[in-house]
Amino acid sequence: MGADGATMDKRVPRDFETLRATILDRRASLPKRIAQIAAYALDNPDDIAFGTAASIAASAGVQPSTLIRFAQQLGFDGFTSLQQVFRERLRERNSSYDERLAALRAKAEEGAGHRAIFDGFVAAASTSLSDISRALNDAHFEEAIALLAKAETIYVLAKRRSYPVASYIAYALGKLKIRNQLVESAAGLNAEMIGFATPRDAVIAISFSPYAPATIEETRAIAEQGVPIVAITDSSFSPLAQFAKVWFEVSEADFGGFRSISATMALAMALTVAVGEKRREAGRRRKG
Amino acid sequence: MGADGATMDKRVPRDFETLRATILDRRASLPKRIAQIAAYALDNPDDIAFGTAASIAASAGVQPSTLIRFAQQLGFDGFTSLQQVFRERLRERNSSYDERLAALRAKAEEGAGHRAIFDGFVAAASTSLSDISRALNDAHFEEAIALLAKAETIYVLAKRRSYPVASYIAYALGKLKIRNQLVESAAGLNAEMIGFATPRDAVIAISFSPYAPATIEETRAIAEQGVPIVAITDSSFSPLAQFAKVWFEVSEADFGGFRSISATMALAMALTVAVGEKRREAGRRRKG
DNA sequence: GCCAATATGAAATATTAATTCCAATCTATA
DNA sequence: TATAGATTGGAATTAATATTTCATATTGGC
Repeated sequence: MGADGATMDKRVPRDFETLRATILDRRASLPKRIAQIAAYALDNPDDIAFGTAASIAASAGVQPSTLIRFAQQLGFDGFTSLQQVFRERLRERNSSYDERLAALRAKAEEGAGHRAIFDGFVAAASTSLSDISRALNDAHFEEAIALLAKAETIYVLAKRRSYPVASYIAYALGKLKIRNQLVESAAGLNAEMIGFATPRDAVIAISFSPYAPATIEETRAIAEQGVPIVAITDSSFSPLAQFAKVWFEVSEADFGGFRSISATMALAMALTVAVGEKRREAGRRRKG
Repeated sequence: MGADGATMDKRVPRDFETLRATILDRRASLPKRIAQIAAYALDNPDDIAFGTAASIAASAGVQPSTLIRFAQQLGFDGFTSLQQVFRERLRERNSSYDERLAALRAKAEEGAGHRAIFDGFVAAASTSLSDISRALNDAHFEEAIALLAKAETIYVLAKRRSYPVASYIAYALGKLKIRNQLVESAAGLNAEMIGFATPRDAVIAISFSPYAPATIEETRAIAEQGVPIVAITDSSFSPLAQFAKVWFEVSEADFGGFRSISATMALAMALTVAVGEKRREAGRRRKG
């Protein structure tokens, strides 16, 4: 009868999230030791993935047989099959984001519902973040920070898709009490605004293909006044690159025709906070 | 003497990167089959981590004994210890983001340079994304999409830290040709702008603690006119929640006092594109 | 407080997987 | 081309690991 119970039960969880949900669901009704190993499993999924039944049981403070009973109670036929789920989780997490993205795109296209769209954007953001994490050049980063830290006023320049990043930078600089000017004017006074910039100031310019003409034009103008420029853009052929003292190439994954801006955001936040940091250091050095 | 070779050799690689370097270094001098398994190992590290000696050997097209010889040639005493390195790699890659974040914070604080700040923001963004991916409620998501898809005009309402998200939503809605109004006015005409909204419209309101008073006030006002509201906020106690037909709780990790906005961005983009999608579907249905 | 059902511990057993060994086959060199 | 040395394949052996079993303990219902 016990055996029947296992086979009659709704089918076993095939992926980690389902498994997790199942465990949390039954948590209250599990016997003490089984509950103990259940808690351990959710807290230390990596241990389950790699350990042996004996080692896991020891870490969790139960007998190996309990571990097997736990697996069976969930509908698996033994510890080994339970372990597969924990291993699969690591594989998937680790599987190239590109593959995942492709899968999600396919899913979204065949009309798998709106959740797929959401998953797609999350995946695109994750991909972009891991890309930039690999690609960021430390030397360039330091150079940009140094350049911005000694500026009297930091001008922030971006339109359209990049504008949210600019507005965030302006917000963060403001919170850090760093003088800055977001170049946007409902009254059409951008040119005049730029006219005030001097070589003692600095610019953060952000633009991605297709480059907003206004951003290019304003960057050119401000560069001609001798104001040093830090650019965030998407290729070395970008028109921004030619004007910039330092530039960053950020490649953002796209989904549904909309590119992520997570990597750009992360870079922008890091730049901003690092500049604040560097200024504090410089301040301490002058005083102390 | 062969045994001596193993013990006399420079100590065995303990981490994956060292191992990888060692393999690439010796690649040229390895015998054919050993080279074959070496290439396989670098190409399919996950398989090495999870497979058995027999299964890996089969996939790589060699004998299990060759696999063991490969391990021994690298200084390991057998396949098992080689495998540990491949497993460790997965564990580390996968180690809880929270732990990584804590480590990065400590690093940044002890002045480990600006790269640590950047890494911190990337980690914060990744954490937030994986959190929201787990936490998003499909039903709420669908509800919000339905609500926004049938709106005549979508009003977008957010200030300060959340403003970049609002400006991105407005940009994306514009590109999708969905009528929208970003509630911001240099001329201080927000109240009047809101006054035009009707129950046939809808609102996306975004605010996080400390909630910008203007956002709350405007949301209240527009709610009183019977306009349905979708809120993105950070807790069920948020003042936005009480006005909203649907609300999303998004928890963003912070670093250096600045919270990520990646999760909010991803949600916002998904909402926007899904609304566009839904409208297209509805359009087709009416026509077809 | 007793009984039946359930849960647990510990050791025995069965299974699976790693390792070793040896014969066969290559490879380089004289 | 003959030969020593290295390399490889495949089966035999050994080690490890999962699972089962059974005796004992615990729990919940009456």
